[in-house]
Amino acid sequence: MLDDLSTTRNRIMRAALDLVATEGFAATTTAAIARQTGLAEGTLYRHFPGKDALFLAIYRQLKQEVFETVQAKTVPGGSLRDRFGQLWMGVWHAYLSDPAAFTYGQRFAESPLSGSEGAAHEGFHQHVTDLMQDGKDAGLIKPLPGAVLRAFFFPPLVSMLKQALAGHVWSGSDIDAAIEAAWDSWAV
Amino acid sequence: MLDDLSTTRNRIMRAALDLVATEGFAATTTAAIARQTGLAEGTLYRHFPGKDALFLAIYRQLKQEVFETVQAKTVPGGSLRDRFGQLWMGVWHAYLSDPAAFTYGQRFAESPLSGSEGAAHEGFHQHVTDLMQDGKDAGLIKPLPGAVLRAFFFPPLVSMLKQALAGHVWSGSDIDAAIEAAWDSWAV
DNA sequence: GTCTATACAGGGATAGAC
DNA sequence: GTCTATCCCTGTATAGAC
Repeated sequence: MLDDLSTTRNRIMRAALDLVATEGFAATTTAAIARQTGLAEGTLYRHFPGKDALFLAIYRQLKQEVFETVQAKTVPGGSLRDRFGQLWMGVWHAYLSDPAAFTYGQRFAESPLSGSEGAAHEGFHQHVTDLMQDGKDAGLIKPLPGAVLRAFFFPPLVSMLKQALAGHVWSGSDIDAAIEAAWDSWAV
Repeated sequence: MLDDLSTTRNRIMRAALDLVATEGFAATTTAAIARQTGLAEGTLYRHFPGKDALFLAIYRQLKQEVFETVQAKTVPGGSLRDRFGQLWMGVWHAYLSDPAAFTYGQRFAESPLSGSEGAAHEGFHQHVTDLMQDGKDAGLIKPLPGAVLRAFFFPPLVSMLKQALAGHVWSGSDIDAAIEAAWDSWAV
């Protein structure tokens, strides 16, 4: 994610993302970004009107790329349970492949800057909603409000990702078990 | 929580907590805290060595008080399922009774300041672990690693709390359904 | 214990040359 | 497009009087 460093603009975004992930927003000063990129502070303002705009642009692109990555890996068809597992694994791998991007998303979402910006996973809400609707129609999934069911999809996944980035090693069977547990929370 | 305003020290802590919850860490300057408390900036340093120490003290007391609140409401005995539901409701109400404290905890946890500080719910890990062990022994709960099961207890709860504070109104049956879904993720 | 006044550093942003 | 130099402001923290 955010791995095309061919333009100065992108290099600035990547540097800021990495700094926020490792040091936090407070430490991500214009001076730090300039140092990390090898550019002068003044140059940053030729590419972004200011720091807030930069942080927002990063978040938007992040959301976009996570969505596209997962989208590309999701093959239509298959059982409901398979679609469920595929979506889970898609999100899992997308974030795991770029821990800094994941941490950036977490921090941004908790910052006041996020404001009216939607959640990082909002692109998937439609997927999840479709899944739920099909499952309810088929009588396989509890007829609960979408908000309740969604609380058992992304949050546990995100929690396990955080632990993974903190050094916890998940085995393949742990992952499978987590998907199964998530499914059980949905299933009638 | 953090509602004893009889000492200056506590009033400073409460003011900082509220500011962080509403405006974020960046906007919670010493000047803002002084304004909110009616004290002079210099006075803050008679009670805390610096801002970081203040933020840390708030978080520690927060953890402590949430733990005690839930502890006080948990009656021993009853079925496993009942204990599960009681713990869930205990945490739910503890945080819901002080939204600012909840938001502070979330923001602090995502800030670099949290550093080696444990999660806000760490006090409950023993409770949850006991619950899981008893359940595994009784053959009622999946024999999965604690880390997997825990991912289906607090994270969905926290997610629903966030939505509640964002204005979402949960009905009583939504709450019951959420507890049931959480239990289903654990149960064999 | 609290206030006023102030020192000091650091950060965001701009001007203007190259 | 990038750099250097600089302005201005804000934020943390301290000194010292009351």
